[in-house]
Amino acid sequence: MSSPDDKRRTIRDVAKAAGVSISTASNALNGIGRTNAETREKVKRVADELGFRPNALARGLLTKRSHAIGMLTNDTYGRLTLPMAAGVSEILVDHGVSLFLCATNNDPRLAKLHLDALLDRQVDGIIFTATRIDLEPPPELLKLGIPVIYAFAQGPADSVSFHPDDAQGARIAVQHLHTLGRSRILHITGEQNYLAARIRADAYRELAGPSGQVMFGEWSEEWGHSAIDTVYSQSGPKPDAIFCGSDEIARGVIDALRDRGVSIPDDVAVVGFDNWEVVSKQTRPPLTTIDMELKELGHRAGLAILGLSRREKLEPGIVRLPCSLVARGSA
Amino acid sequence: MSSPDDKRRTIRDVAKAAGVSISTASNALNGIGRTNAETREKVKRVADELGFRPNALARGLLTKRSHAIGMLTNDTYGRLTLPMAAGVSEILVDHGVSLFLCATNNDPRLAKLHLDALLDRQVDGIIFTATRIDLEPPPELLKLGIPVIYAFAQGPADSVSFHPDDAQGARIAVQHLHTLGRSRILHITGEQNYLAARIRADAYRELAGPSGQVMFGEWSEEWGHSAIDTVYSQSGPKPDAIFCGSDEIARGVIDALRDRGVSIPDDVAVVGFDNWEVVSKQTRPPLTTIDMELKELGHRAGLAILGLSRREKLEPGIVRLPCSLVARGSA
DNA sequence: TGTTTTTGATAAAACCTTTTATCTCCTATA
DNA sequence: TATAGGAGATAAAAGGTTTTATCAAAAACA
Repeated sequence: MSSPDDKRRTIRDVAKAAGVSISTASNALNGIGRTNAETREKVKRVADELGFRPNALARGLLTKRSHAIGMLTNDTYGRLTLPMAAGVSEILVDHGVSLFLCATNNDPRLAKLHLDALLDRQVDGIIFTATRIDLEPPPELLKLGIPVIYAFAQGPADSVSFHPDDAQGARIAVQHLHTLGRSRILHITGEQNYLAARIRADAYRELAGPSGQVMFGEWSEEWGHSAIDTVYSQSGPKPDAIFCGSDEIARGVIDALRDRGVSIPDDVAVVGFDNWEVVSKQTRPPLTTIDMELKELGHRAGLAILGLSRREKLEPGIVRLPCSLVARGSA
Repeated sequence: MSSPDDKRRTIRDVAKAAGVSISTASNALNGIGRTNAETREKVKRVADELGFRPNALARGLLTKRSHAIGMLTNDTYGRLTLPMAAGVSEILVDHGVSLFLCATNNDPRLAKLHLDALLDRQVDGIIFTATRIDLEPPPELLKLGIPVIYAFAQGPADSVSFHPDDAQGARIAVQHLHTLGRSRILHITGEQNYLAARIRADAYRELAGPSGQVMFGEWSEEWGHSAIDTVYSQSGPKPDAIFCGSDEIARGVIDALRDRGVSIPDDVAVVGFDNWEVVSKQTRPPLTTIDMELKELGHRAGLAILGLSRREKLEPGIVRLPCSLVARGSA
């Protein structure tokens, strides 16, 4: 069962095999201090032959940097978190830093448990993510002694947060519709108590002018459907374009319009928000929508926490990252 | 900026404050060795007051157990991985074990990088997950020296894997339709080169009898739609129930049926597979479907890797976990 | 009273690195 | 030739914990 080379090689093994002291081996491998080029090469070669890899625990214990960071999320479903986590991890892995993922399920007890575990492991920093930008983060995060970055979540005043630029996203959606020559644009979106919904609606109103009309509701397909029913049961001019607050709402809108024999995009153009591909690629026609670039958000959050963990200073405040428009068939 | 209690307390601080030696403090805190009940209490109280938490790096270095495990996944989208990861983490956190999440993006270079990082960190074990059960895992996993569990992925012969029980899932779907009195059941599913699709189809055929018919295609809504077009363009008796290989396919099927004025579930009952709520809750009517219990799968994988990391023996082989039927309106 | 156990506590080693302070040659300078 | 300086290597300390071996004192025994 256990092979002879079962045990891991230590730097002591390397030193002995190369016929040098432990300190020389360390210096050679790290290219630090004064070492003869020849011995340096030899040590490196021997280390390679032995398959030596330094023990991150021992190194972290000494250097006070564990090269690990924790990601605390309250989202189990994964629509937002995993793309961001993948982005974070993608950046970190190139810097030799690993990522602890902690799903708190919105349970404060679990959050505390995870947070303590992260601190015990001496993580170099923490990224907190939520599923909306206007929820208070766990108060324990405030007085931590290690850097914290907020991604897709609200941080305290002197912290660094990364959000999608909801206003800009709404603007490029409306501008795209303007480019298509549409002028009677309707905005059907989710719950008004979501900050993101309000920001997008405000940006929409600025561009849409006096004819602009916002319908708040729920974040569901159902609501998109019933909103269309309402619109078409009223008299008066009908919209020639609809900007939806989510892809799910857009899907309901598209289905309801098709039921009524309205042609998309000829009669009514539709733009969604999220670029959640399971939805946006499957509507008929496929949905033109706004992508929040979650992976890029993860990249930026990862770079930020790396910087902070190296004691670099970062301008506090909310960084809003641009969204992009993904053109498919619906507009 | 830096408060006086900025630095973390060590066991040395506890020992000094309690007026005992380091070894006594350690023994008392861990309830090990011979310690007077009185001193034990005192040490614990002092540790509590000081907010002492042991350094996991130092502990891991000595005990050879890092109390961390790694999860290697090739899925960035998150539909399967995050629910499983949440299940794994839920189990682990209660045992004081943390989870490194490594998304490899199906990139062998990245997989190697992550794997090396995990080994450097002395993880106690690795869980490998894929998005289908019949892909070869990275060969590096085989000769690792630490335990590996395969979840939703194929492992080598002598390994422990956890899969959803696709056959049982298909059976309860068909049985449910039988219970509703349906006898002409059709199976519309995804690509035949997926093992899961073949297993489900075989189980379906056993129960459906000679009238059973399987249509393989793609894992898309589009395919569900066109499959229905095919069925209804042919002459002959029409099915009174359809068992679909995924929720997305089921959605296409439902939409196509509705377009044709077929009533669901009265004329045709529809059952899906996945219980991917963004789809299954949004169809009209909402979709009756099979849930693969991914979180439970994560639980089991977590328990298994915990066991292995404690050198407990586990029966090698594939453990198939039962699926459940979620009844909504479509059947 | 003298000897053996038992109890409770401790010093020190160990885990694997990195880093600081030393030490030994060798070469260049005066 | 004697000395300073530099190159290259090393011993030892440090980091925070667990564990083994040791030790002193108190309790039990003869």
